[in-house]
Amino acid sequence: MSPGEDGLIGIPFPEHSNELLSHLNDQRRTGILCDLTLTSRGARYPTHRSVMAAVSLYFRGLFGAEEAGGEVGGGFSVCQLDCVAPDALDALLEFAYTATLTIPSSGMRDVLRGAQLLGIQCVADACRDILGETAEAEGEKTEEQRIPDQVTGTIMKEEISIKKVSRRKTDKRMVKKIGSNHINSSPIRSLAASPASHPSPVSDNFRSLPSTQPPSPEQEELHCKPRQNGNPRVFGGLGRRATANGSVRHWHQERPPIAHAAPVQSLSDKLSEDDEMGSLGDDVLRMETSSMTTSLADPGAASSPAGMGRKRKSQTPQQCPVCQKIIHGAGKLPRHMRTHTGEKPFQCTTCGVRFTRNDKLKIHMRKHTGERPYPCPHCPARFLHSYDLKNHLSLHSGARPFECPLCHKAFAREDHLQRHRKGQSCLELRTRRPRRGPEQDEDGRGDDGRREQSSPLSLQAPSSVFHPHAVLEGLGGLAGGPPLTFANERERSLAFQALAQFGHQSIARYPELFLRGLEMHESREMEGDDPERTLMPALQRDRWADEGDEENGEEEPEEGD
DNA sequence: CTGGGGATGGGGCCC
DNA sequence: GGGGCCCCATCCCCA
Repeated sequence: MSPGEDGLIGIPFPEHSNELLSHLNDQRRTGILCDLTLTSRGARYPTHRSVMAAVSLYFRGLFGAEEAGGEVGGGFSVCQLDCVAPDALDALLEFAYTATLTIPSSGMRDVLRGAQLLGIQCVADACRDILGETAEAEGEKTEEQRIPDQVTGTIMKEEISIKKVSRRKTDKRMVKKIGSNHINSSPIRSLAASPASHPSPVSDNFRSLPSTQPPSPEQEELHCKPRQNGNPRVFGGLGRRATANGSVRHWHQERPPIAHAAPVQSLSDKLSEDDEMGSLGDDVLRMETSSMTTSLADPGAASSPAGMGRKRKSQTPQQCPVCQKIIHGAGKLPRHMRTHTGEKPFQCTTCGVRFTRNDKLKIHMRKHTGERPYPCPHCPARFLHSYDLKNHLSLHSGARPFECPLCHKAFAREDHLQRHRKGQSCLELRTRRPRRGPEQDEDGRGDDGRREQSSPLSLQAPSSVFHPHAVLEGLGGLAGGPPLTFANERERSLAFQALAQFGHQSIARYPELFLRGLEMHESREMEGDDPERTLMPALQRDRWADEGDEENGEEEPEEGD
């Protein structure tokens, strides 16, 4: 673009958000630039104030109040959150830095409670959705909706400890220590009451989940109970669920169905490291899938605040939150999302190659097993893909149904025609010899009409233009001679066959060659020896093309306009 | 530049 | 509704 040209260009970098999160996660795991440490029952979790403020209403209000009080947090702070189970806190941090919530189903309630306490609404909604609960399920629910306020105040902290953590004296000690600051009021209430103000860059990708389900008695269990497998993670031990490069892992989405195609490390390691992960099932999957989903049926859901989205009626079609593309088909959005994350959960155990989809891995495995399930009926060739066989069969048939509308070169494959048309050669030919028949040049052939142009010739011309019988009957006349006549139905049939393969334009331009080809074909069949029978159409086509090129030079002056 | 094989992503169908 | 499986279109790579 020229410097003087005005107008803004928006260049999207879809991977930026993931990379940013990945780098932040790396910093968190290594303790770099961490200015906040969260503690829970002895476990310490270094983190970043900005990230926590972005993802948590609680911290947003907390740090916002600090700034309002002139204490723009510059120092290293420690926040003790004993009311959040260490595993749950770990999972929530993992979510904050990877946009993926990875938790054992047995720890769902802990995570729910932690998310509620910290005001991570989308996680709370997701957990609630999985647990079949609603935000308005019970009176306790109303209580929990005030939790962000509660956490910020000493009085509220005591209330939480007494009401919800009655079994844990340690939880009563829940003390927040951010420097020396104690906050008795915060804007969190308004934030929580107005989920529209949930601009977390992380949670923005997570669609709010419905909260319209009937009350559930399970809400009674919403208290801060100790985790059975409480496994406090110490400094440096965080991020165990993150991949080596910190990339987002949707490890649970699909699992290779074949024995020798194992999931990648992220899943297998999880399963081995944490037995509870084995109990993880579709619930978690559903949680993430739905959280990443924007339903077209509810277009406002994408921008709707976390926790306030209505129950999604249908997940098909769905809109990708990254590229806004509409994805059709139930359950296809997670598959599509991996094209943005670059995630390749399916790894070949033989060669290590990874794939985004298990069906692609399955096909890949055929290379190792030697399985080629698509044999050619005409030759010993076998193929991995059905469409490879289809392409191959065109070699036997000699069919070249895709003709370049500019230079009239025919191709057996549509993509080859497309490549040809994008290439320079075709453009040169166009400028050199714009020998268009009137029916092709002017009507309906725009620059974008690739599909029409690349359609097989038998389908290319509209019926108003292409009448096989009329074309055949008029071939001779087009060549300047009398209309073609056919000695018998067989010859006529051959003519139709050739017409279908080569197109009436080519035949009409070179009727002599067409007739010669018919004669050659007929004579060979009469001899009963036609080794090139199947290839003959292609050979003829080449002959016509060669001779046609010669004739084109002569025709050019009169066809040029 | 072209032919051919393979990889990738989306959609349809079905369970 | 989610996921497996398949087909298709398209792109990439190599000879």
